[in-house]
Amino acid sequence: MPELPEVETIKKYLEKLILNKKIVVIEVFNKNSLRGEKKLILGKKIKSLKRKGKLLVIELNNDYSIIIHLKMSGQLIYSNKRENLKYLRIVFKLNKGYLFLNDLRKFAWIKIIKKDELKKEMDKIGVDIFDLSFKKFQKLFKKSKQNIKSFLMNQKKISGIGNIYASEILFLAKINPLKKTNDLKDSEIKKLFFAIKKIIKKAIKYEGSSSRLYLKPNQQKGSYQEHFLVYQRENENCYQCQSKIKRIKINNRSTFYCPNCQK
DNA sequence: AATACTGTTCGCGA
DNA sequence: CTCGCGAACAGTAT
Repeated sequence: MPELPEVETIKKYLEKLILNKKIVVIEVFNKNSLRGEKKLILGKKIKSLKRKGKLLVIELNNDYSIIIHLKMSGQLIYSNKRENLKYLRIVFKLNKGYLFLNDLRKFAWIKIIKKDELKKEMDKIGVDIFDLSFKKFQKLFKKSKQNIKSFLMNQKKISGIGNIYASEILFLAKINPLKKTNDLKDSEIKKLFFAIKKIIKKAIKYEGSSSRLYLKPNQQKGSYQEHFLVYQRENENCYQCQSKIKRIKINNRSTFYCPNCQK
């Protein structure tokens, strides 16, 4: 489900809802959804929330942190009462309120890890878009022969962009998604950099895209899907030139672009 | 009814 | 090393 804008939205909401609360009980309904010993964090207080790329981190007032990846369909829901969610995998009962992991496809995971392992875990993925300078961005380009869409989605280079925003960004930058990364001109790299910043910022403003399953912690939808430039707009008219938006597969993922604007 | 598709990532074999 | 593909899983759309 979530790419950077969705995870950032979840983080912002949860900061208002769970900070300084204590984890009183943890119930696990799907064993694979929680990794690590829950005893290590029972009775501990939530001190801060962090995010890198699509990873969310909850830091506690002891030596442990909780690290969360929502994968395709994970939702983090907060409520003052116990909710009956259809795909409930984990419940964190707090001293006031509940935090739920609801996850249709069961790919999402929550790991309990020691704080000294946290850095190591975070270093596995590339620079977050919030920390991406043009200099850093340029350097990453050096010799990737991948197509540019796969490059943008490769979390080891830059972290945070997934399938929806990759198409949106490339449309804004007027770059064909199949273009080889090492074939991009300097001017295109510059356009791409600004398109990344712009689309991600806009998506955060609209609190993410709920084209399917994504929900904010209050169970409401984000609204970026009402502003899609190309994503899920196959055969509809391009807003720039009125050509029909095309859909192709890149690495088996749907990719939307305007064949006229993105040559 | 069968098949395609879905916001992610990992591991395997080429 | 990089790549493309299947798997992890469960639902909806066509």
